[in-house]
Amino acid sequence: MGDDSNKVCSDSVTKTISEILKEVSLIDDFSKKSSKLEFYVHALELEMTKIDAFKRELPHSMSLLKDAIERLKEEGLQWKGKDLEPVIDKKNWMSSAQLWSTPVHYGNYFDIRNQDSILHQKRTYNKEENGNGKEHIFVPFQKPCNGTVGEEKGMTISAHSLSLSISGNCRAQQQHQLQKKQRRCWSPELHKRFVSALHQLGGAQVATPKQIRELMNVDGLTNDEVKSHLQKYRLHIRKIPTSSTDLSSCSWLTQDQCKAIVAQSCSPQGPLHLGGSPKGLSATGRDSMEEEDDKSESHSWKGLLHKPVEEQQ
DNA sequence: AATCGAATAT
DNA sequence: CATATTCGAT
Repeated sequence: MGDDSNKVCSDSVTKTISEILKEVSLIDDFSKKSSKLEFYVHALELEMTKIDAFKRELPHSMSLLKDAIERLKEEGLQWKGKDLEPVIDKKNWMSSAQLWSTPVHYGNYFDIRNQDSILHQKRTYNKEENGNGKEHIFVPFQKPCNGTVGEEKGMTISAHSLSLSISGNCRAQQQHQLQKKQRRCWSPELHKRFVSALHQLGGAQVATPKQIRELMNVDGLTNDEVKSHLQKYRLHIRKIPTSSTDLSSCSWLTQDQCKAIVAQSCSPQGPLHLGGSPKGLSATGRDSMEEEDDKSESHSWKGLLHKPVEEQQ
């Protein structure tokens, strides 16, 4: 089972990680090798995205189902005297599931170096299929009634949230759609796309949330999320300009990485400035008023952290 | 009505 | 600090 379980099934690709690595290692051409890797990484990221969507929605869905069942049971008890079973029909519950199973969300955590240990799933990658990616019959729920619900990475599919929602039973609770949205984190991958899109649009100062979202093409991603992220991004950008006496702050991915991504996987042409830049020169490389200047690593740009050797060829 | 950006709130 | 939500302006 060992090797076979390590399969990656994306698009038309189905191989084990070792096969992929082997294949890539045989390529001499640098850019080809790079492209190939990009391709696989991208494919895998998409897989993660899909999987995560389910992972994320599952607790909520379970919660809702449990709640619904409870209600129906109670309702049923009132009519119990008759011949009917108070229990919900178990044959059809799945049919309704299809309604709200519309994939949403992203939030993949993906590390190329750990592929072998991470990937086990096989699935098929559909292009941007559904056109109904907006409707949630049931909108994401927050905590049912009690304190924090499992949410953080690590997919705490906590029986916690479940048992609490029923046993703790705050049934009278409304199913208002007004629930707060769950806090979702921007995975490095997502951020990468974000920055990439940003550049394609001409920079953080001119790109608009909607455009970015569309360019990113990540399903489940909302304008608001992008907007919020953009706001943060813009703020961080304006930091640590010249007087960077302290390097103990800021981060984000390096723009070099993003450029590479933009150039390779996304758009062959690249709406960027080509050879002749009409403008004279201005200080070092970038302007003070215009574009990017990012710093080091990503992910928890808290105080200081080392730089986990990233290799890009 | 849709969205943007800034200000707040969590 | 990061993300979500609200608010005012277009």
